[in-house]
Order: sequence, then structure tokens, then C-alpha cells
Amino acid sequence: MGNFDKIVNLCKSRGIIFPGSDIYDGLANTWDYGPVGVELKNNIKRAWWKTFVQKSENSFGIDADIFMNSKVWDASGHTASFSDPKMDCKSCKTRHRADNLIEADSKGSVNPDTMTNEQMEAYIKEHHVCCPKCGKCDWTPIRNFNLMFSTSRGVTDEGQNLIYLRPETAQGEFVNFLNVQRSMRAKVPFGIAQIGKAFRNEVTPGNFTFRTIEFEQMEHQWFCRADESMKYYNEFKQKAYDFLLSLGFNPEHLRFHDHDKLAHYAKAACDIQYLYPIGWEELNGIHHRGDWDLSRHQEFSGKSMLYLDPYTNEKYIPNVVEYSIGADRLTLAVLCEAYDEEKLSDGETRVVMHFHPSIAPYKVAVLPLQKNLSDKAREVYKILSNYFMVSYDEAGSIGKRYRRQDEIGTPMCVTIDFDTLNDNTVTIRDRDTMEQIRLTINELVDYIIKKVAY
RNA sequence: GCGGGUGUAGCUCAAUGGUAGAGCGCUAGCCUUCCAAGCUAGUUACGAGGGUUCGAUUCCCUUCACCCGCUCCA
Repeated sequence: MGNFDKIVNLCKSRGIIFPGSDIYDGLANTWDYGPVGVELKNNIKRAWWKTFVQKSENSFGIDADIFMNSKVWDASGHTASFSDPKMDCKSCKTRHRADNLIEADSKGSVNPDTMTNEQMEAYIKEHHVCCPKCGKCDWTPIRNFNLMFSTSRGVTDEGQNLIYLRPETAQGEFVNFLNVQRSMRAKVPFGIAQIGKAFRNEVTPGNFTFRTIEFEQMEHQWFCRADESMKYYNEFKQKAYDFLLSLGFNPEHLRFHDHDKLAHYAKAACDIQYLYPIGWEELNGIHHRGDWDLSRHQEFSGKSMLYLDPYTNEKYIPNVVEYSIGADRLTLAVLCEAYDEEKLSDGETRVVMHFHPSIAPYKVAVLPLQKNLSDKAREVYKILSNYFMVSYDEAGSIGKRYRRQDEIGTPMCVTIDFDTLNDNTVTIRDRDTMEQIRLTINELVDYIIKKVAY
């Protein structure tokens, strides 16, 4: 069994991530975070927010609605390019885009973009457009594969309006550029950050939570002058990289990957890839988007996106440097990075999740050495739970309980013994070093706070 | 949507046209003062529907779900 499968199994058995709709045999590419996983993911999101909002004087957080006016997606280009008319060749089972077939057949003299599906089907029938792979002319009807999830808005059947679940969070930052700039009296350069859900109707192999139909993005859009944009682009590459290192990533498992093929909006683009057990895969992206987004929204909304620079009295549409990372992908990378099987001196193996203490789901576990010490142990639990997520376990041998905590990456375990009753001291055991030290209960909170600080 | 594969306990895996087992896990108790110890007891399953049959978890059909591949992928 590969590490990836082991991690998936560990996630299920230890309450980190469960298959979605599990008792109904699941639903492909959906996953639910369990009691342990939700703590991990929330801690990761909090660390990200702290880095890119709290510690950045000119960055502001927002939380935009998942539903947006459909014109937003016209402006962003999603309506046009996120939906493709597809036909299957019944003979050789390959799939093709109807518009591409027509364009090739007519050598560009017919513009399929202006045709309905019925018109395209009629054209293909009339001109005997055949499968470029097998040469047969046996097509299924056209089906539209729209990568945006849609639903309808409206109470009555008539007059329902198509409304989309956002396929990316970035537009929330762009449409709020003016609101944030004015309300916060922000001066360029400044940033808008957001953590939120996005949805893509992809028919894709999932590889656990690496690719899912619902996912959470953590994004930061930096609005700046065009002549300073490349400088900031490079700065954000470094900042994104440093953030990953601060979570405990091994630099050998990270690499930059510049895009050779740029998206329609991009002037420069680069990924940071992580060496997942399935190979090098994209973890986050840094994109130089130019003034494409704000210009398009100015065009489609009719609202001026011009910024009056108070220092130079110039008017311009700011450039955007986007830094985007998937919260679920990052959580998965953190899980892969933390996973370790340690051989002990007695030949046994222990599974340890070496999470950075600041993002560990539980910071500390309280373990009474014997059950008749539970009153005192619960007292300690009560004190610590004012400050941290604390796990309490009194079932089974002490060794077994240490192993359970190792598997969910709890950095510290506190044991209560008979001496605790006399002198209020406890033994604290470190997950990574296996060292044990003796502290009084009064010293405990400060000690743990220092260990788990981000 | 197409092709192939798989559905038995929480997990990993058996067996069987006639009472469905094991290991691990989990729970309780005994024991136990620091790294998966032991003993005792308990816990839980044939994905769903239909057919053939005296009898189906097993054979057949349908369906559902998942996995792999194709397709797609800002």
C-alpha cells in the first residue's frame, strides 16, 4: 500500500476526512472534514489569514457571496469559455467539440460561436462532418458540458433566472475593489484577501481531496501600479514560498514552475508545486493579471475603475498580482508532509503526524495514568481547554494512548500520576523528541502557548 | 457519457446453493505508575430491487455507488 492510501485510511479512521455521503455509498469527489480534520483546516486558514491579512498593513479581508450577478461571469469570460458543446463518436467512443469540428470543416468560413446546438447538429449532418479519429459519421446529440454549476433563482417556473455557483473566488475581490478602496480609504498598492468556497463541475479523477467539485480557495489580490507590478509579482512568489516553509514544509518537496502557456488574462504566471505521493502537482499559483479584470468589469458594469493616485495625480486602472492557494490542497499537502512511520528500538512502528504545533488539531492530550486519577485529570483538562483544543483519553494502556495522539499529531501529552495529587506537577511528553519533562500545572499553560505559537 | 473492474463487520480479508469466519479496531470489567502487554465479556456485515430455486451472500437480470482508463481541466 502506498503512502497515499495509508493517509486516506488514516484520515477516515482517525476522524480527519470522511468520504462524502458515506452511508449512501458516497458521492464521487466529495469529502467531509471530521472532528480532527476541521481543526487542522481551520488552523491552516487562520495561519494564512494571519500572514496575508493581519500582518499586512495594506491588506483587507472580505467574505463575498457565492452567488453573483451573472454579468460577473460574462465579464470574467467564464460564460463563454467554461461551457463546451460536446459530441461523442458512437463508433470509436471519442469525444469532440462540435464547434471545433465545424470550424475545421468550413475552414473558418462559418462561425460556430453564433450557432445554436440545433444549428450545429444540422450543419454536421448536412456536410457529413466525420470523426477525425475513425472517419465514421455516427454522432450522439450535442451535450453542453458547463464547468460552472448552475441553479435557478425565482419562485415560479416561468421567469426563472440561471444563476451560477462561483467557479472561483477571485471575482469577489474584483467586484469589491471600489467598495474596499473607498470604505477603508485604501491607497494603491493594497490587497484584498478572501477565503471561500468555489465549485467546478469537472469530470475528473479526484485523487482524494486533491481535485474536488467543491473546494475552498485562499486568495489575495494585490492592486498596484503597472510599473511596479513585476516587482510585486516576484515578492509574492517569495512570500508564498516562505509561508509554506513556516508551516514546516521541507524545501526539497517544493518547487517553482513557470507557466509556458499563459491564460488569456495573464501577463506572467507561476505555480509552486508540492511533491505529493502522486507526483509533483500544483499547490498554489501566483498570477500577474495585468489590468484585465478591472478593465473588463469597467466595460461590463459601466462603472469606472480608474484610481486617482493622490501622490502623482495620475489616473489609472491598477494592475493585479494574484496569489491563490487551495485550502483543501494545502491541507492535503500538510497531511502528506506530516505523515511518518517511525521504527522504534523494539522493532515496532509508530505512525506519527509531525504537524507544525501551530496547526495541529489538538495541542495537548490529558492522560491519567490510571482511571482513579480521572478527577484530577479532568481538572487539568478544564484549565487547558480555556486556551486550546484538548484531547482527553483514559482508555487503554498509556502506550496505546500515546500512539493514538501520535496518529493525529498532537504535539504534547500531559500525564497525571499520583505525584500530581501531592505536588500539582505533571509529566509533559513531546511528540517529536519523545522527551519528558516535569512541570507544575501553573507553568503548563505558558509552556504550551510558547510551543504552539505561530 | 463510454470501456473495464469492485461491492461481505469500523478496517483488512476469508468461506459457502442450506446456522457467514478470522485478525485488527472499538466498548465494559479485572490488572497495570509512562510508549500498541495480558485475561474475561461484549460489539458489528453479505449495497439495493427482482428472477430461478424447497432454499440465494453465492447463479441470472436490473439498478445504485465507488475505483481505474478515456474525455475534460483558467
